[in-house]
Amino acid sequence: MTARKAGGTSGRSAIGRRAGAKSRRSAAGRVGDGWQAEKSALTRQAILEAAVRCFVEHGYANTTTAMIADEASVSRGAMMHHFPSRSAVMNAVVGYLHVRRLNEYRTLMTDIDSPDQTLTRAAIRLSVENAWKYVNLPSFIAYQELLGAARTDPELAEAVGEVERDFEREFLKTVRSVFPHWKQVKSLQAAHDLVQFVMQGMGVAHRSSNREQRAKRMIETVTDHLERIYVADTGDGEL
Amino acid sequence: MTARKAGGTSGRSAIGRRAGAKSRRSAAGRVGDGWQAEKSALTRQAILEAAVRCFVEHGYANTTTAMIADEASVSRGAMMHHFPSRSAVMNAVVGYLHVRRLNEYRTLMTDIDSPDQTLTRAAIRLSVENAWKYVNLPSFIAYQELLGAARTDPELAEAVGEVERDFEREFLKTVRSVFPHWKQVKSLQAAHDLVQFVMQGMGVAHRSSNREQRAKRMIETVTDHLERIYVADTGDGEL
DNA sequence: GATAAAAAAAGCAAGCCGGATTGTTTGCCA
DNA sequence: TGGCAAACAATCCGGCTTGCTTTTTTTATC
Repeated sequence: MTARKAGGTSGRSAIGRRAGAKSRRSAAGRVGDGWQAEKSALTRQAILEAAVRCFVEHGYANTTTAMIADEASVSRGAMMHHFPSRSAVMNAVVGYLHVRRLNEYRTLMTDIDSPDQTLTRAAIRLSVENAWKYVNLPSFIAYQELLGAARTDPELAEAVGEVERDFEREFLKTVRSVFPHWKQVKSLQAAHDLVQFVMQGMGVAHRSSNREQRAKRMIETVTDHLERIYVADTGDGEL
Repeated sequence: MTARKAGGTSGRSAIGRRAGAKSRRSAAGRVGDGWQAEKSALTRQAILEAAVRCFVEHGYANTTTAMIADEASVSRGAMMHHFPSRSAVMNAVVGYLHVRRLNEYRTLMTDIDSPDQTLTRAAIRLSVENAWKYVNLPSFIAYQELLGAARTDPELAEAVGEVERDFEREFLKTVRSVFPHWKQVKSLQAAHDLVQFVMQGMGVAHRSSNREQRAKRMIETVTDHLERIYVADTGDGEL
């Protein structure tokens, strides 16, 4: 356990990066490639995706390294080669989910976009509906698992905390690009928060009765509210 | 393994028990006051409360039976005596938290009550603020742990599902008793759902930045919305 | 019918065992 | 040497068993 100190920061950056370095530089010259390590990247990706599936199906706590390896169709040894410990995998999943979630949210939101036209109620509703879709995505569910675990796991909390700020920033940026007409950033933030929290709340309420029906009503309610805020915000009645 | 059968039942009962037979009859003969069953109930209670504390501090998944026993200051054996298995404890905690949560919510809500007067914005805001307090209570946090685990644990899901219906019903009943002026049950339900989901969403967003500040804003936003719904619902402007 | 002895049961403590899971080590292959 | 496979060692946790103490119930006797 006892924190390993020496060489931590520079230890692995120094590994004979360039020794055999002849190999396939073919695929452009990013840091990680050049050798046969692009297969390695593939394996990493497979492991991370497998981990996400495991989180969704079995939950964070019940997900064992063997389970992930099996789901990813790699040997446990191979996995331990890429990620020296379970927590290493988990921390990597945080980063993986971060970009995946961001992308999925953007996709969902730009779908409804009509940036250079006027903001319609239909567009607002669509954004709310898509926010609901969003919290039902595997990536969101998996992230909730991580978030829940992070509450009582300092290491995970650190990893999550690091991306969380960036996440919120990017989230808001996306929203602003989708609703360029919404000038008042303050009220847009509030609106965004409202949508996020409502959806997150419904998302984690797995066991509530009439889930879909209530979600429908709530989407309508929130849409109403957003419309009202927007109208009040832009100063007049038409939209 | 192979279950040992013979002698199990009577084997230890024969040990010379009462040699000195002095015993304490001192405490007034029979069942009247000392009833050990009530101590048993006390122990059960202590175990359940300890489990809740463990959930809050370490999370559901990291809570071991030994941990609970230690927190409750009973031996692991004693605990196994009251609850034959870990899952037995967990299921019992579901029931315990059910009534505890209900009581705490009622306490919080009846605090703001002014049933025979007209509904004020201040009262609405207070109810929203208290809903926020509510989701920051240990009982709520512990329940979230249970709920999260229940997503991928069929047995727990069953236990949770059983109380969930009753919970929602009682919840709504409480709200209706606090806001008797709110006649339209439909819109009251929608309002209640909104508050619940927003608060739950904020509650589980442990890692969000500016948590308290955003909560404050959100309380204001939700209060606005409720006020508007209420006014629209009662048909006219004054409240 | 009261009462003391005996039996049974309940509360409780501690140890052991099997299974699961993690991280390590060893070895193979390109 | 990096990617990988598989066996291994160590740990942890849950449940079972054993055994002791105290309380309650039953029984036998006066």
